[in-house]
Amino acid sequence: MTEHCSHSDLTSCTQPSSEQVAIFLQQAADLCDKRNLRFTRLRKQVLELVCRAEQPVGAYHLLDELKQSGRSAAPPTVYRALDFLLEQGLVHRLSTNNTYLACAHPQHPHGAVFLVCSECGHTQEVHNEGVNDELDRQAKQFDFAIQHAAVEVTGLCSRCRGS
Amino acid sequence: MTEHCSHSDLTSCTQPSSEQVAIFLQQAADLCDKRNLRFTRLRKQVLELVCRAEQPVGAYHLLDELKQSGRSAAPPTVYRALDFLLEQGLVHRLSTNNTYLACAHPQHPHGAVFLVCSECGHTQEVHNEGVNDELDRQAKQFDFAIQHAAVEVTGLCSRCRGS
DNA sequence: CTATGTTATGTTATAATATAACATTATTTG
DNA sequence: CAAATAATGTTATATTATAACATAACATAG
Repeated sequence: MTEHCSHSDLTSCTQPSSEQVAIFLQQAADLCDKRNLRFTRLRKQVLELVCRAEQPVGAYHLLDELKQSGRSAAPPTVYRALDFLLEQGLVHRLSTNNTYLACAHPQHPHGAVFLVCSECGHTQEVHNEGVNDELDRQAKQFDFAIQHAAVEVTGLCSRCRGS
Repeated sequence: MTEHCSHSDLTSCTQPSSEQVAIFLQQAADLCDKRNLRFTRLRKQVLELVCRAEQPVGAYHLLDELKQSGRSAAPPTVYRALDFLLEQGLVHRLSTNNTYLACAHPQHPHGAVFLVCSECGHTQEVHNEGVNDELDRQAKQFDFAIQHAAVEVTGLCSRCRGS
């Protein structure tokens, strides 16, 4: 999870403080309430782990953390929670490296661009209307009904380029 | 593999005939020659299987086909061949469904957009400069050096929407 | 042309990611 | 409370991919 800030392109730019995580979890709870869905202890716990992670995390990493927290957990435990969170737009899945990260803007559905550093794993969620518009146009041309657009850009982040 | 045709946006639009596959394999051989790389029997065989596939295929599907062809083969057999073909830009990997398909334009490196039908698996490779430009711009803004952009759009193709 | 190094392939085992199937528990609702 | 539904627990297994080491094929210098 990352904080929304006011660049010319919307983006996430900081690691979340404890307080920010708490706010995000509250927003998630409200959202589930509004949709008449259960924001269970497990789902909250998984979302919190994803939020607190400095970088996108793998499902088995989350599984380890769940186990360490004392909870009984197996792969389906974490995958089911992640599936729920994905459906609700609270987390994203990066298919290029099979990791999960909290969504920067859970309020409204959107197409996001991810800049994934191949060196350090740091990942920026960016919102780019230009890309979305272009994909919409392209899809229209092929009479293709978009369900989901995965735009995952791998490369070197600023920090890793420097060093 | 799919044929290049002259839409306003470059795209692949047909399933390849035997002849087209032969031409593609010859181009691949030439390209390897030029680069002083070995276009071995295995690599050629894997590329041909990928080309002939109606749709993007999984590695283990290719493995089965290799075995059926009488060749001794294990997972590394096919993954190594695929890695080579990926490096040479002769095939693409779709990370959203872990499949491989022949590149429509192996001549020059490029960023491609894939329209992947979630119903029938049919996949269009499309080239969209607008998307590339926008991603380049976005990367620049973050001082991010792009290595690879995976743009995979899942949805319903024209045929599947209709029915 | 053969010795030597290098590249490619064969082979076995295993890692990493994800789901199926069924049992149990918790929650909602009639 | 009873029945229905939704969520979680649990065991097993499917799917995708790589590690590690042995052998074979090819390239090239002598």
